[in-house]
Amino acid sequence: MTNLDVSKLLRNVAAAYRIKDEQKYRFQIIAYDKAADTLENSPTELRELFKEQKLGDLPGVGPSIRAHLEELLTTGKVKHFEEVFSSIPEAVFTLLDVPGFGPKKAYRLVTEFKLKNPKSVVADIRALAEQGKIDPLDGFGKKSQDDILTRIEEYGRGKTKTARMALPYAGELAKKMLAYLKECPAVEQVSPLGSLRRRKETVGDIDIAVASSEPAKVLQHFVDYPHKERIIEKGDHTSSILVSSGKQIDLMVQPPEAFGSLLQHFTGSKDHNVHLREYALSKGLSLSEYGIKKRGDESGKLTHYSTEEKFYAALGLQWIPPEMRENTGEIELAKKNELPTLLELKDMKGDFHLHSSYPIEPSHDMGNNTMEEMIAKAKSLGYSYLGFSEHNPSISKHTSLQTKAILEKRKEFIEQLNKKHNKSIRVFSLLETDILPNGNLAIDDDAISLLDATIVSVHSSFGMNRDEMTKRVLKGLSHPKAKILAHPTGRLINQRPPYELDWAKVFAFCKEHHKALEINAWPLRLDLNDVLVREAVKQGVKLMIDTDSHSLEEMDLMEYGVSVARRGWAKPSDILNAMPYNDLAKWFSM
DNA sequence: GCCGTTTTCGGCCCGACTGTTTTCAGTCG
Repeated sequence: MTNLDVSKLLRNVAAAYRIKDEQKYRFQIIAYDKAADTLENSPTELRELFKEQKLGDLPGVGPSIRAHLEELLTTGKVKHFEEVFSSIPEAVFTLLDVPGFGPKKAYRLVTEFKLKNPKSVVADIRALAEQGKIDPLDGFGKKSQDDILTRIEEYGRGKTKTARMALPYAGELAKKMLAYLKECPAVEQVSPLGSLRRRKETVGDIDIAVASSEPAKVLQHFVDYPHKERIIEKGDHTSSILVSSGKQIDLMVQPPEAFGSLLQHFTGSKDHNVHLREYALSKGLSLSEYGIKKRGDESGKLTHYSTEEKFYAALGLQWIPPEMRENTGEIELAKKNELPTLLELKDMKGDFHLHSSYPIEPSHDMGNNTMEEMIAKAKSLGYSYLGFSEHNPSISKHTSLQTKAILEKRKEFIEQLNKKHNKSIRVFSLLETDILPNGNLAIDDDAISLLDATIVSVHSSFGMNRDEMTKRVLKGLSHPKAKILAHPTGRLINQRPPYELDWAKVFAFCKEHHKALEINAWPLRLDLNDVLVREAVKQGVKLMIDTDSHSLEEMDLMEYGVSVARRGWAKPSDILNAMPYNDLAKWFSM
């Protein structure tokens, strides 16, 4: 049972309470939803937290929910949940992932038509709508019947409430929309919001804010977007459209004088805003996307804020970078004026995970561009150093003598490059070496000794359990030349789950033996992830942000790795390749 | 059911939009 499964279970409990008596269970609903959020974002599997008696440390998990989770992990079920679910057909919960279906509507339709089969419930409802049997129901009508058909059709094409796209994909969609919006003369300022602005690794809907004195014109321009599939809703302040590819774009418009509070509100996260509003209430202030007013002041005297800086300042807070707005202590630090100065893209001085086309006869894919081309690109990015890390020569196709010969030749080649560029940029001779299932490195010591250092990583046998995998990785890292663990969890976003490691052990090992963990900027990897970066930073473990580029264009992806680092509250001093050359060379020699 | 610069009880964010409604319920963020 994964964290996501358990998270869904808790959401179902909240949904069940909504169906039973939304008023009576009001606060239980909030509590279960919050605990579900926490679990969804926890990088550590529940079972491990349970083993270490740390379930109660999760925010939103108190004595009651903790006891239920323990029961779930021990016996596979929870008595209390079964009681809550007992009067509600299972099919209700299946419907909840279809956009437009909340607990009430799902329950009403399922019970009205006695739909028992969770596997066919979506198709059953579609059939009923097609036969016109929903229209006559109390509280429904022709329009909601049609809406149900539209939503189910879109659901069938992959639009669900929980589907999220990788950050760079969302970035591209947003870029096109921003360009389109700027064509409208009424648009004065425009900015992406929500998880896209917070640079979360995945994005659900794309949220965009516009400052304009003529909202109606902007909203009309927006819903006229030529690549839209349909308009989901259109109001006086906000509108939503569906674009081809089944993604939703939401637009919010405010006059320029209120743009700051709009940015703040729709950047979120929800938890950050809830906490911020509770904090404001304690000072007698009430917050909304329109501004700030005194609590209980019904005359509605509202103060507007044109920038976020002014909005936060009005609450006595430092401006908080969007990447930090996840309600994990940032508001408390902002009160004390103690927010860390986060890493920025311009701090980056090099890239160490680069695959050139150098003929190394590698074990995995090789790069498209020559070392010289990649050096020129690195210079254009303002870097002062870089490292080449092709995959090690294939061990099945080479004897160790052949491997050594290849690497000797490559070493000389890189020495020539260094001579030629005469310190205008420094080139490190690295390699990405496989850690074999037994923990040995794929090539032998004679070959490795020819390198400045090596990146090590796992490319096979992902199915090992946590203890075996931890042993394997630490054994690989313990080689004196092994300095960096690349893409440390092996996950591919939306495609392959991470393998489990004992992070306490890994962090302690890295700290003691001067090893670094990579933040891989490749958009589908982005691991180490934000939550683990934050923990590594706390423990004093050094990190390195690399693009894992196989071509020149990919070297521009560094910004995504920097985003992960910022979401993990990393400062420039936490990142090895934000260091000056001399400090870095010293670290490599340690 | 959770939680603490209002700390072990008494609170718990704020609003938009749609559809079916004569004043609100449901969904969503």
